Amino acid sequence: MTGIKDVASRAGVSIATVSNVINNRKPVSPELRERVCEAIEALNYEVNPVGRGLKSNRTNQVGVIVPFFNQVFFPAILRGIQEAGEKYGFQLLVFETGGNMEKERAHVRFLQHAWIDGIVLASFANRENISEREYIRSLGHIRNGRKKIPVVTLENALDPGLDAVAIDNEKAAARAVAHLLELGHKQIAHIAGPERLQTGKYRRIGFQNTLLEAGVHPDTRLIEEGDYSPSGGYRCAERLLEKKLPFTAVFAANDQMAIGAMRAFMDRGLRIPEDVAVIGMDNNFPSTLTSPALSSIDIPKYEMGRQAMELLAARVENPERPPEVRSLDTKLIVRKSTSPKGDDSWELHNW
Amino acid sequence: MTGIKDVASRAGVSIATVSNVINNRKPVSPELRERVCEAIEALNYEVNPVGRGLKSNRTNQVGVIVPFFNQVFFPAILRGIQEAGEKYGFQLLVFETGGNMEKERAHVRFLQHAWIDGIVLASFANRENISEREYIRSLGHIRNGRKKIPVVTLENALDPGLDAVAIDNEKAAARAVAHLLELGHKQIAHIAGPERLQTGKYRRIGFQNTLLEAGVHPDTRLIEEGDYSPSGGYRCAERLLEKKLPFTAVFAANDQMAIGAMRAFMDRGLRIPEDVAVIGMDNNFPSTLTSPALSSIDIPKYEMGRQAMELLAARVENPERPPEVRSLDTKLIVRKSTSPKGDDSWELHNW
DNA sequence: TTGTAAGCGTTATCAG
DNA sequence: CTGATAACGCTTACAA
Repeated sequence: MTGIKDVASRAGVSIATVSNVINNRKPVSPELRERVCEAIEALNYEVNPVGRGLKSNRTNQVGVIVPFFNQVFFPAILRGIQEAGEKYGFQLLVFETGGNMEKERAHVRFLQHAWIDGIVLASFANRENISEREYIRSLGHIRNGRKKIPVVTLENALDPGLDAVAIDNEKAAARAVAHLLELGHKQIAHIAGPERLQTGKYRRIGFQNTLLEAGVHPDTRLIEEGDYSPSGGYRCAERLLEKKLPFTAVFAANDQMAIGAMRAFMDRGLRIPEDVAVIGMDNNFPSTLTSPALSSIDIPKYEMGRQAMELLAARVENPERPPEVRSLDTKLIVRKSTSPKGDDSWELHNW
Repeated sequence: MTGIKDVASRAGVSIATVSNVINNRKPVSPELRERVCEAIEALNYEVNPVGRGLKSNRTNQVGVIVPFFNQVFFPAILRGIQEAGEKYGFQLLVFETGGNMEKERAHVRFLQHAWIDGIVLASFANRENISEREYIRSLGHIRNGRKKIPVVTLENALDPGLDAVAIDNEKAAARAVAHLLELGHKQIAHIAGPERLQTGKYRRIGFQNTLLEAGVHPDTRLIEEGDYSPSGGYRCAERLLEKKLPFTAVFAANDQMAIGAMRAFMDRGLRIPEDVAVIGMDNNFPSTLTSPALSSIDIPKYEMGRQAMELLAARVENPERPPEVRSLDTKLIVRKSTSPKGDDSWELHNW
């Protein structure tokens, strides 16, 4: 089993000394230190994290809860989390919710008892819902015995008491709409994300406010709510067309829905961008592959994951620090789906 | 801290009884069982996995090592692993190697000492390399003390002693080439995967053998080795063109390279499939989005992950069972990049 | 059927 | 500076 005892006996010291050498907690004489290191080397010993965790109340494991693995958005974030985690010595326990709140709660509950050191959470909770609001509040007070388990949320600041790496969804949506307005579009439809989600809600608000500020009255009939999936976007586009209301551009709350919508338009013989301009959000690589390529608002996904882990590590280090919400910047990417002068090169890296 | 002791004292029994109720190891009288359950309920108790792991030598955690998160291929597999893992009560500790063997070894080494119950591994090891061959052999004997840690490999049977969920790479490649031959192509180029990888090697062998069997002598100058990335595929296509050797079709060892190659051809004014037909392998969803859409060989990714976890669970249950290698079936998907009659609908689900 | 008590591998306290 | 030894939360002989 080659445990600390074996190292101790081989080095001819007590296990306490071995522990001290390993953890640099108390000074150890150079001579003994040398003997211990030699023994560790020779026996190929590595600390048993279970035993350590039992005593030290730390496992160096971080729980990560995301809605989906099989999408392009979250894997990119996961990379950032993982690489930063490696830097801080954290392993990742990853969980998928499929957008199901019951599963999300179950995962959180499990992690609470799993003695992990923190949670990175991309939540599907709805702040407007009373029961979920309760849940959100509870996230700020997850504790396993006397140990508080910090939670960092992704994409938006779910609760003022929680660390978060967010983007300004309103501003991001405004960027997309401003782009369409600049191109001369006045009748702009919106394929919204689920109203229950912060991202859906604030992107929609950004859409409406930007139109208002430009003196265009937003017609709510030109808003269709989707589920962030390509097929959902397809159906939203169909519903928009069925209304026979004129529109010359569509802002979809994510790339997946935008791509679904593009396909629906194309299937009906509409030309993009001549008949309908389309812009999405997230700037995922598949959006560069379609013809026309999809304009989008870039979200720094890797960076979002990286900084989330950074915040978590900082809080594990110092649980008393005030909650920090980082807002990452977004960027307009113009491709052919809105402008003939747009980019149409394919993203050939990082996938 | 609400531990087993609290439950015991609330129920007025010993901790042993609580443990027996939880684990169903020894019979407990209905009456006490009831009291214990009530206490567990009331205190919202959940077993501390660290304490349990220390004693029982199990953590219910499985290590998963994949080359990349940010690709479309592995996230799909990860889903299958996760969902099956949930069924068997396993959590996933996931690691990314970036295709770096040093990292892969380090992760395996870490997991060996992390007291996980098993490893699902998508390895980058090369069987032809002596040192790596040694490493591959060692995978069959990973043990933490007296406990053997089982390893299941993905994509190919790395070692006869290991469980694996594989596909028949030769046969899959043969499918692709046979399709091109049927379309009348004789001069077929191959953008190969890294020769050091099993997948690269056997897809290449499948390519060559199928040509030979069809009476076409494969010209090795028409083979370029890429790195499975889109940009790598792009460069391979450029190199093929520079040779000025005639070819009318290309089989790329994965979709990413095929897409890169398509772009290279299109950038030079070649029409697909009229001037060059292109087929890939893996059948990832982005391949449906390009114009023309990419023909491919479908690999059941989700199923691969699911069955890997199934094998692992079976082995944890019974370490003595003989190694099992499952070979999953592949399927030809014809799209416009090889045939005008091919499919060109977009994949609008599962991403 | 139930309880007592001995570990599992580590860290931390405290006495030498 | 070093070494016994007592936890940590749980499982499991073994005793009752």
